Amino acid sequence: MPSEDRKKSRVTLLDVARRANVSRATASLVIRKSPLVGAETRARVEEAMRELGYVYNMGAARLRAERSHTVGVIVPNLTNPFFAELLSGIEAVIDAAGMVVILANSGDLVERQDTVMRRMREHGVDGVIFCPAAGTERQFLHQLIEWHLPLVQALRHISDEVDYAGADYAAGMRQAVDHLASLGHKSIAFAVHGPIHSAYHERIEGFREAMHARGLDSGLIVRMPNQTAQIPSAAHLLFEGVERPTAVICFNDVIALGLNAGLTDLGLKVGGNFSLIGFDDVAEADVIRPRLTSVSTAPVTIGENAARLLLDRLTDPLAPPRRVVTETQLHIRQSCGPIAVPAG
Amino acid sequence: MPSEDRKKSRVTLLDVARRANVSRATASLVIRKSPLVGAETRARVEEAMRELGYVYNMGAARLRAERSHTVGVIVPNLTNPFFAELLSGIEAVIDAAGMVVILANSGDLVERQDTVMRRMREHGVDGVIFCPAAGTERQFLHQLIEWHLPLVQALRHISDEVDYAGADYAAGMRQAVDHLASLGHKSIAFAVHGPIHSAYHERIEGFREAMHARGLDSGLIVRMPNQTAQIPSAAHLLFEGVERPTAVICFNDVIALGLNAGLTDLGLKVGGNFSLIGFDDVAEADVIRPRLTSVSTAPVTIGENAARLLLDRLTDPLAPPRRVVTETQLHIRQSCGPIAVPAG
DNA sequence: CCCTCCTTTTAGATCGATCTAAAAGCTTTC
DNA sequence: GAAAGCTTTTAGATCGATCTAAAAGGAGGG
Repeated sequence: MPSEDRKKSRVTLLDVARRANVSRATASLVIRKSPLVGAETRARVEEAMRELGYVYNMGAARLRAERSHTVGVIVPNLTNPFFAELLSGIEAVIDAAGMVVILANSGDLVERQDTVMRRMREHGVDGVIFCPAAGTERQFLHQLIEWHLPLVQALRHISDEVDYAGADYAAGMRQAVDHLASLGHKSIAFAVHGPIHSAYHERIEGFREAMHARGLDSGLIVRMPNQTAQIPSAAHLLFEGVERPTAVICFNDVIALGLNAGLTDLGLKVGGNFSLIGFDDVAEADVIRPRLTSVSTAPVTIGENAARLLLDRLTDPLAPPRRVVTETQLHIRQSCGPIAVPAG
Repeated sequence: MPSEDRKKSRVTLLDVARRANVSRATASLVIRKSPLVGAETRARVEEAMRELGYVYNMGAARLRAERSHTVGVIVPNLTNPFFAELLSGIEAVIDAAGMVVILANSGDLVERQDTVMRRMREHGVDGVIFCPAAGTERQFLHQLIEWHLPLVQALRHISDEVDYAGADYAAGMRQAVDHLASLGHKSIAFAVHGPIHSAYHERIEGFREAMHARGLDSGLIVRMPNQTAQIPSAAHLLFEGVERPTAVICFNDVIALGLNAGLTDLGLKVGGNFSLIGFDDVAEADVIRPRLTSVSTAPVTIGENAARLLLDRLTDPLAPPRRVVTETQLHIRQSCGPIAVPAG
């Protein structure tokens, strides 16, 4: 019986090496699949690993090798399915690369973001993918670059000197406006909410420009409550200006779902005498009645892109910054109709 | 000017110690907030840390101290908002405890679960919270205990010897059945889908028993497609048996949302001549019309409970296994009405 | 002034891997 | 048969913290 200490629970590389009659160094080479080691030796070491139930100690390896095989991901909010899908895409790619995701929630607060970013550094992540919290300073990102922390911005961007993965929100807004305009709508409202960040500006600007390009007035921008539950009862806000809209484009599908309910409550027929367009095209869009016409931003794909950007950045830290911006797609369903009698 | 190497990017504890004119050991004590060190010394060290921009190296610490301040979380699927909310609750509590979440997705596949569990062990997580994938063997859990990996089962349970956090699904089903029965419904269908696991059985059994207790027939269990998008068009399946139901209870809100659409498409009036009850009470339940009556299982709370169980388990590895089962709550909205003319 | 006791600080070993530089084996060539 | 050139293996230092056991410093008592 080979001497086995019952005291130390952890089987180390040294134990494996001894059992296989090689040195620690050779065993280490086997693990890392180095071509240096002979076939017969490799087999013997692998056999020993199996017999002893050896588990690789990433922590010890990282200390020496300065790679943790760990990626930090910071999102503002997990309960919003949109971010959950983004995360899902990131996780899939990172996992396939043999790495692991360390997750944190910033609550869209810069102080929290500071804290979790520090914690990620303490844990020695190889890089970080994050949706910058609203109000993040450009200075903050540059600080991180200076610390040599590989970084990717997702969904929102603060600095051009850092990789970015997102969707072409402005083009998406154009698609929405064009669709409604082609149905004859002229008075189109835009319903927004949430914190102010780059994606917010892009969407609003995209709306403004698209309206302007069609010679329409883009003044009807209405702010909705941030709490999902309060949106339905805020639908009346759309009709408090001098001009009465016949259609509304929503900043995202959370608003669209809420307004769909609220407008129905007001006695309007969405897709009939009033038109509604969502943004993001979440899974629920297809499951409500009338089915929601929505501009798809494919968050899973954005997540995958962000993860790939980070992996590339890890292999080449000095490459110039890149932006991967996916095209949006208008999914026409039932919530828009041709303009008829003014709504009411 | 104190000698500072520009070569090594990382500031270590030794650098801090030198700058503060103390030993490495003392600096280490300061970090860990040990009461042993004098007030004046502590201040000097903290000052030095600030000046040098010191970042704690968790990886090095873990190697020696055998604690990684890291918790593994394995969920079957991130794109389902239900699991995203669970994760959100877990993350909040783990974060508050100064630890960090390592996330993985099992896709509800046992082989993937094997893989990610191994990877978590390699990364030296202090413990793991997971929703056992459908088909997980009891043996698998016991293997993990034997390896001294602190473990918590969430939502689903395989073994009584491992901590568990979930909701009382059976009681929730009773609430749903009782509500419908009190409205006069006698022929109630149950719509299910998804993989088979403990939560699945509990919900079905809960339904059966509640129906039986009321002297009603529980034979109308209908299997729905797993893909969300296909559920609406499968609504007709409810009416293919000999007995025509006047109400349906859904396994979860994904099905409920889908059937709400599908039943409407079939010309039924949900909340009028047909009643529908969901399960889980996701955010969307309040935002569709008619508002969905649903049994709330509060996934965020379950997540928080799971995380607290794990933290307790870490402080006392030998305590007997615990189960924290939260009560469900019926949220009555608009999707159920009294039985009138048989539906159709 | 020495001894004890208590508080504060420290040197050096240690965790489990990787890395470097060199040694050991094995062919091949002259 | 020695030199040169490969391939394969290895000893020992190293990463940056923690831990142990003991030393240093200071207060109080006899």
